Amino acid sequence: MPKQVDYEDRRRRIAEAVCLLADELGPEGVSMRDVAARAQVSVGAVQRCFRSKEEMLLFAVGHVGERLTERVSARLAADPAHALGHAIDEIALLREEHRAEARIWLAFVAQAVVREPLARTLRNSYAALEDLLTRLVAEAAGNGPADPRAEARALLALADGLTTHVLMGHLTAQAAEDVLNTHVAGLRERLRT
Amino acid sequence: MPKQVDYEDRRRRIAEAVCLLADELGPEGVSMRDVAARAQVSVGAVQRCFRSKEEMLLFAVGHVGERLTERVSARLAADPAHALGHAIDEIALLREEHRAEARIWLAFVAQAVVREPLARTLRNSYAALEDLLTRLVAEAAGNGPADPRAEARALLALADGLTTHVLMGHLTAQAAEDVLNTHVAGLRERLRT
DNA sequence: CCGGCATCGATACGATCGTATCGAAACAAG
DNA sequence: CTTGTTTCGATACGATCGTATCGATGCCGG
Repeated sequence: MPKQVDYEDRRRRIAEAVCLLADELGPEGVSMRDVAARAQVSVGAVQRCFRSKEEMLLFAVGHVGERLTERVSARLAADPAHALGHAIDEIALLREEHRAEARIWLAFVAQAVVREPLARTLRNSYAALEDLLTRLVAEAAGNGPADPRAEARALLALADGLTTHVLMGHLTAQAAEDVLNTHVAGLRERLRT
Repeated sequence: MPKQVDYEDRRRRIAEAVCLLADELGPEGVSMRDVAARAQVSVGAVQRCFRSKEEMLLFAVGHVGERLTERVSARLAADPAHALGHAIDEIALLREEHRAEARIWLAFVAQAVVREPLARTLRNSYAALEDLLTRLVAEAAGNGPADPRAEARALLALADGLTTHVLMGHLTAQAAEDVLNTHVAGLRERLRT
């Protein structure tokens, strides 16, 4: 058996390049040539890793989703007491250092509306997040008449909307954070009864 | 003075075509040729209406924003009693017949993150909506410690997030509507005190 | 050492894009 | 009718895209 290559590693490296470019130009704006240049490989190498551009984008968005859920899980394990607040805080991607990820996420969400395979991938991520939040809300609630699923959906949508508004420059990150914290506080209040 | 043409009307007709196509393929996916074909004019005619593609897209998104704010205003005038609930209901674009507009809006928002002129246009629309909602919340509130601006921001973000989740198929329109109504009900409750 | 195969990267190809160009057509003014 | 100006739509152009192709390269088993 002749030459052997670690394709998995290269796929990840390429996915990073995709993210960098998608952050700058949107996912429609990334070309195979640019990706190859950014990842410091030849175009042929990219083609051998992914059968098509679509496959490449799909892998990249999955990569981002994975990192996000990992980070949320890590936060949960580290500080179970403030689980809800911290979880939604991470999901909202408001912190400066995750601005790039937020941009990529939004870009792919917008594309997903028009490209079904992408939508499937993203729905999985959202379903996982909704389940997680639902569980956290249910745990925080005693046994009141609250509907944890509905609260989780509201939280997720609110976080997503705030992130979007920050990205467009309609809100500052601080303002969004305040709105989010207020909502979470109100939710805890409601759950306590 | 020889031949004269109503450019304003044609710009609108072309904008409609842009919306139809952007709804199907995303705004990156619309080409001048397709737009011209859809609007039943020649490519040259489109070029004479808009100096560039960017100018065309900008006009189109402005067109959509105009229609949206018009509709919200109409609702307000028609039924001032349930102003808040109806207003946010319209903004969320959850009703089936406005699904296309919602898709276009999301697509442009995603692009705006990467194209500053578009972002400016959209920020204007959002600022107008936020002001409107702030006013409605302030009117609904007596004189409690509530922060109308913050509540308006939460409402707007929640509506936007829910719309996005419906478009991706993560939530049904009904589920989103329920979440939204619950939130508005909670807000009214809070404002009453 | 060598023949064979996996991998390489450069290049070719065809399509599509936004935009520029230009002669023909259409209409008002003289 | 002729002239002058505006609008027309077809076509040309150059760039860029995703993808296919292919000879060179380098490693491994024998």
